[in-house]
Amino acid sequence: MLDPALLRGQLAETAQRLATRGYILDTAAFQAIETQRKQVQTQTQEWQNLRNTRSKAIGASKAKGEDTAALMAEVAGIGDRLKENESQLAQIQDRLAALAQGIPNLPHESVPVGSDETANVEQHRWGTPRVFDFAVRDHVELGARKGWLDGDAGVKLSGARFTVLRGELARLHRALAQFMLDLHTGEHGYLECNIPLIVNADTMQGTGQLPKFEEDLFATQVGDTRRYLIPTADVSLTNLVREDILEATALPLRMTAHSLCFRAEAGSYGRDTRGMIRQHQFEKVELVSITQAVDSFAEHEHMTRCAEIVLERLGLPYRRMLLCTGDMGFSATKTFDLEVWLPSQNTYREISSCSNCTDFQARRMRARWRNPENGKPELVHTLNGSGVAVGRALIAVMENYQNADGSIAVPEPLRVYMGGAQCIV
RNA sequence: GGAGAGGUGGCAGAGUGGUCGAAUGCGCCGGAUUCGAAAUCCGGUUUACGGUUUUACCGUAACGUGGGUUCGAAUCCCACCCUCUCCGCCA
Repeated sequence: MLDPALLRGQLAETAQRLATRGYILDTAAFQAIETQRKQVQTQTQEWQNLRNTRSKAIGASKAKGEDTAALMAEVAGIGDRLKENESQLAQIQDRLAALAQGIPNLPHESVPVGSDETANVEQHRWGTPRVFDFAVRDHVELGARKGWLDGDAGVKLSGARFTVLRGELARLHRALAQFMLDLHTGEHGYLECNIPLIVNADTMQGTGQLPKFEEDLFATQVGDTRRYLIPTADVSLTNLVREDILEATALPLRMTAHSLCFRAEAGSYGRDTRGMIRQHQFEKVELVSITQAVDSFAEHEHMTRCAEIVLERLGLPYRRMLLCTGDMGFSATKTFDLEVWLPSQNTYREISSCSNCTDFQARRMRARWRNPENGKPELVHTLNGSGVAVGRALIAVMENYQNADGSIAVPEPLRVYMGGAQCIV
């Protein structure tokens, strides 16, 4: 949620900034309902005040044994008018909340304006794509050779966008997750967490998946209770601080988790249908930081570096992209994507996305920290980033480290998790 | 699945219709005392929202949630949610 003060005090300017990311705010409608809110709320509170003071007077009068009939007559009818005002106010505030919940975060001033990914700006590149002296295979071919990667089995068990991994490739997949988790906990100072994959609606609302993006989620229903499968561990990790007031010494709070992620991928029919680029179920090592407001942009850079180091240690060429206004997620004010080189596609493909959500999620979650300077609670800033997507990292390793015979060299940092193997054949 | 207990401030824990946003204790912050500390004493210590003359003041709301009764609800009534304990089952 945006700061309501922005919508009240700087409506036109705020609407203009939202327009750069393709969100059109109906300012006239908002202004009208806001004016009504102010009037009804003020009036409601006046009625409440009157009722409270009169009721207290009745109590005091009765205590003295006086006749209260006159006072009672005075308050007659207040209750009905008050009730009417209160329900009217509740309606207005529901409408305002629904409106506010649907508004995305404001883009940071450093974010380039654009409508889609073609306007994203490359920041830098690392590594040199390998030159092959044989015809490169893509991860599907490489995986099929030994039954390592089996899309048909995934379809049989579940449907499209599910796959089965077997043997040494399954182990390599596991090794990648282990390596990333050990790197972030051991060298980057993130606290390892193991989190629920199934969460309630409040949690989904806290990070912005609900109410707007329900169709992207898998859900469970037990009795009357509806819960949701997380699309990213960011949901569980960030909501850990929901409704909390953190001590200043607890910040920055850096957490990481290796988890399964579930996405319905509604609206991406026909995209990336080959192989395991885009799955309903995949694994990711997620990074989350909770910071003070003044620290969040520095933390954003730090977090992105932590993700880049994963790729550098694995020897995978990548580039960092600064997303334009139109390509960012709902909650983000600024996002860096890391794109890894895929030889079979002769291009860079997204493998990580690191976003600063400023106080947007924190306001929804009422996640605050206490500023010792004035003792007042202030909203935290929340950041999340993939560090990195495990399935896509597996694809990148397969394709970049393939040999002419279809075997795959194991990047040095993973060998310790592979029983010392230098190559899987 | 069966049986029971319980949800009040940072924590513990009072409060069963009337200045109760809430006793008391602990914790925490400030001060006094002290060479310093402990102990002791004094004062302070929730959050959100709204308004205004905006480092301040005033108002409103919140005792699990939502309804109801009432001039007035932490307290009475109804429904729901959650947590805990024991038994059963289970990784």
